[in-house]
Amino acid sequence: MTFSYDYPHPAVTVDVVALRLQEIDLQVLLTRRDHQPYAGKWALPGSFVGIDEDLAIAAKRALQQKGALTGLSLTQIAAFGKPDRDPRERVISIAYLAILPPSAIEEGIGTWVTLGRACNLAFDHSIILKRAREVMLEKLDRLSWGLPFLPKEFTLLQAQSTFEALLDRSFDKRNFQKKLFDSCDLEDTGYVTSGGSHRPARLYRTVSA
Amino acid sequence: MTFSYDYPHPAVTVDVVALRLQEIDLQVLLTRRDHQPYAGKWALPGSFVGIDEDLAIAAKRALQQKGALTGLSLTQIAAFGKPDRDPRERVISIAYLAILPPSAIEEGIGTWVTLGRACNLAFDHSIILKRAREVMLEKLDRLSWGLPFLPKEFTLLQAQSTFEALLDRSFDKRNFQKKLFDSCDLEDTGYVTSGGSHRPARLYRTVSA
DNA sequence: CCAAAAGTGTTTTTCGTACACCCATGT
DNA sequence: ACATGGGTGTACGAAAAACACTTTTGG
Repeated sequence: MTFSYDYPHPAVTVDVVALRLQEIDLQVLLTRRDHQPYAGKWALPGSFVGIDEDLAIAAKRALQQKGALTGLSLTQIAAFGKPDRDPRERVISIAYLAILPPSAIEEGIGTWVTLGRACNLAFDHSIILKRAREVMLEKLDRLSWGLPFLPKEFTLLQAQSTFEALLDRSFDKRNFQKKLFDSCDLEDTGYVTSGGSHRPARLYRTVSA
Repeated sequence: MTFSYDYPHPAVTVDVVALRLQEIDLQVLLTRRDHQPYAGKWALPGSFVGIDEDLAIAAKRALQQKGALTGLSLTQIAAFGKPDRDPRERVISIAYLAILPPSAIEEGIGTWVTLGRACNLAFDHSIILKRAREVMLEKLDRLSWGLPFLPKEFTLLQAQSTFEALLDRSFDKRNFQKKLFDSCDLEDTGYVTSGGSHRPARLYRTVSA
């Protein structure tokens, strides 16, 4: 079956920069390409956009091909459309940035790779990735935007370590907590950590709103 | 002649939110639709993306169909892709924000309309326009981003009035000048205004870099 | 009782905002 | 000489950054 048009149509894809933070290691989800072009190279997970499919839904699907994701943070980054970015046909790609908690996608559609080691990607994916980092750094000015990197319940120190890793700088503990509570609207779960050989810490969760 | 594909392809367009400031009047360039759908309604200037055409080039072309534009500021806003945004076929649109100096496009592809009066537009263009305003307001935090609204040579008071109109607030003259010079890197042309019945003002230009 | 992380206010510095007067030109 | 916009520095207040000690638990 074929689909015909009066004038040429580009293909449209979504590509997703999925990030998570393992300890202090910021990782991006990559897949290895099986076929030409760029066979064997690493690439961002992506998918063609269904003819009746919303862009954000397509982005979720690109991550979801194995297993469901709940409540993930998805932000559109930009459209990439250089005429020669795919050697097969004209492809315009809408890039999304997805933030996942540390537990997400233990295995499935791809491999988590430390961000610094993700280079020499297929297509223009290195450019997309670079842009995603810039967008992330801009958005992180508002701490609340970074909360999806955290697990459902977390301590204040976990939160601080998370943002320190993301922004590659250190914070003063008290100033950080002030700023966090001012901008993020958290909720005390009533529970505390256990197991460490030291004083337990309160566990917080983000208010679903 | 027809173009055939193994699977359905959406159409891809660019839509441009072109803004200029006339005195204190922020205006957007609109065209009136001749044909269905939305015949008679106002719409953003736009165009289908040529199969080998870069997105930004297509955006320029959408403004340029009558006469050339030099050195215009063009920023990608976002991709809009709701499946039903065009009743004819699936159309994904990449929206751009263009900033023009007061002199640009005196006549041609469309009509300049005061931003506040631009409502009830065709397609989802009202949403695109709203988003463009948000993006503009965010970007204007950095004053340098607003310089394209100014003519090639301008006085400090012209600059101040421009930003006051854009941000709908007033500035203190001395604080504004400090901030402007700190963030914008301007150059004294050596010329001054003439004709007014008062002291002439120095003319500045932006450093091309 | 010691080690290790949790928790909690005050001071200092920095940045943004408010403010007032004299100057140069054209009429 | 006067009316009109052009040009310039300082003082105050709010917000961010720096800073140190006491508390709780497990070993």
